[in-house]
Order: sequence, then C-alpha cells, then structure tokens
Amino acid sequence: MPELPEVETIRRDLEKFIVNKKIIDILIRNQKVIKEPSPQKLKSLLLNSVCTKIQRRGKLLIFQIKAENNQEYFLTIHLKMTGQLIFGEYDSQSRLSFKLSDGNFLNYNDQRLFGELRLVKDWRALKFLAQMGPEPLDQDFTAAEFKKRIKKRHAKTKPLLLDQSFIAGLGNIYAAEALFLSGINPTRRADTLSNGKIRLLFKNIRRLLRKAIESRGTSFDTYRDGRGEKGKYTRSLFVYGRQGQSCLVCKTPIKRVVLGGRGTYYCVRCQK
DNA sequence: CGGGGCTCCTGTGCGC
DNA sequence: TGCGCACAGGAGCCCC
Repeated sequence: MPELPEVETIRRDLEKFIVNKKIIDILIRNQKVIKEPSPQKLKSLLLNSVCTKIQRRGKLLIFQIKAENNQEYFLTIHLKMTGQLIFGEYDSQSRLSFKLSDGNFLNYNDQRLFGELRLVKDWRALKFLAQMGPEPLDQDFTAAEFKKRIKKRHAKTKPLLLDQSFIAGLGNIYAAEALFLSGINPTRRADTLSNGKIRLLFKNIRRLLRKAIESRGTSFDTYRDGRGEKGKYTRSLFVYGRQGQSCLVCKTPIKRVVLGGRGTYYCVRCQK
C-alpha cells in the first residue's frame, strides 16, 4: 500500500523518466480506473500532451499536463492499495499504458482496482484535496501546530493518524511504526497524550517518513517504485506485520488488534 | 466529533 | 488435490 514515502519515491522516479516527453498513445484496458472525465474524453485530451511537472500531496500524485491545445490540465492518480506506475517496456497486463515519444511506456497496474485517476482543470478543487490535512514534511508544519490539532481530538491515536484530513500521507504501516517509535499505545485517546509524547510523535513521524523515502519505501505487499523495484524500508519495520514475533526492543510478542477496521500492530510493553 | 458498518475489488491462504 | 470462502485494506458514505 503506497503511503507518502512510496508515492514520493514514484514521483521522483517519474520526474526523471517522463517529464517533457510527449504522450503519443494511450491504451485503456479497464475503464473503471478513470473517474473523470469519460475515458474517451481523457484520452483525447491527453493525446499529444506533455507532462511538465509532477507534484505530490499526501498520497496523491499530481501530473501537470500541457495539452495539445495549449490548455493546462492536471492528471491526479491515487494508487490506493495496489496501484503501481512503472516506466519501461510495454506491459500488456496493465490497466492502462501511456506510450511516450521516446518509445518507452508508463504502465498503470492495479490488481484490486481501487485506484483512481482523474483529469481536471483545477486539482485544488477536488474535495479529497481541499479537506486534506497538513503535509508532514512541510517546513511550516511545526510541532506547535501538530499539538494544537491533536489536543482537539478525542479519537484513538492510531485511527486519527490514518485520517487524511488530520494529517496527510500516513497509512497503516507508518502509523503503526510511528506509534511504536514513540511508545504510544494505538488505542490511546489523542487528547490525553502528554506534551512530551506529542512532541516525540511529531518528531518520529517526520524522521520515519524521511528515512523511508531514503530507503525508497516499504514493499510489504505489492508496492514497486517507478522502475518496478521493491523498497528497502521493509527490513526496518518494528511492528507492522509482525504479530506473534518478538518485539525487537523488549522481546514481548507483538500483538495485532483491529481498530477502525484496520489491522493494528503494537508492543503491549513498549507502548502505553 | 467518534465510531461502526458497508462498499469498491481480487489474490491469498485457510479449512475441510 | 481442489474447492469455497473469509480476509485484507484507502477512503467515501450512511447512520447513530
């Protein structure tokens, strides 16, 4: 499941591979992945267009597109659970393929078809983006701001961290890891955390995301980078997916519970 | 605001 | 061995 570090890795890869290349053909094998406009309309607008820049907001990729008619559009791609964007040879199995002017392809794969692709004039107007919370690695997102936001919330900390309108980009893996690194029980009510814990959590979220980006993300499941390679942060995980195995700090077996419908991994001894 | 439950989808892994 | 089914989960949505 691509979260902020994985999406950022893909963004950096694709920026090198596809920017300023013309899209000379588009093969749509599954119409469902395109949410707006119609697949036919999207195809006609993207044909002979050029991607001039790739941005990221939370887990969303935003491709700035200069169309053949000189109009500017934005192609937004949310990879959700199993989406992949892989540059290289033609892949007849992918849901969608863009043929580029250098002869290479950008293939969009999505096993479970949860991913969403949109072509819009104004990405800021998308509801999901309009209500998205602060970008954790932004310089102007401070510990003080984080504290202010978290103090207002009565929810359990783990589900709160997954709420994209509270903070952008965290998913099930990094939420679990950030809480372990901070010694916080996932069921702990957010507004009951001490100032010290809040500050620690803030610091750990940022450090964790930076380190995961350096390792090109976590390939626990289907995640692959822009070249189809796995991320290397998987080996640095402390709790995610480790239920029954011993805690790497205190040897207590890692526990798995369900919170807000999501599998949640933690150490009952290290996280209070 | 919190949270439970349902939906989308398909590969995996289990029990029998 | 092979079938059938529960399960996994990001985010929207409905409802209490």
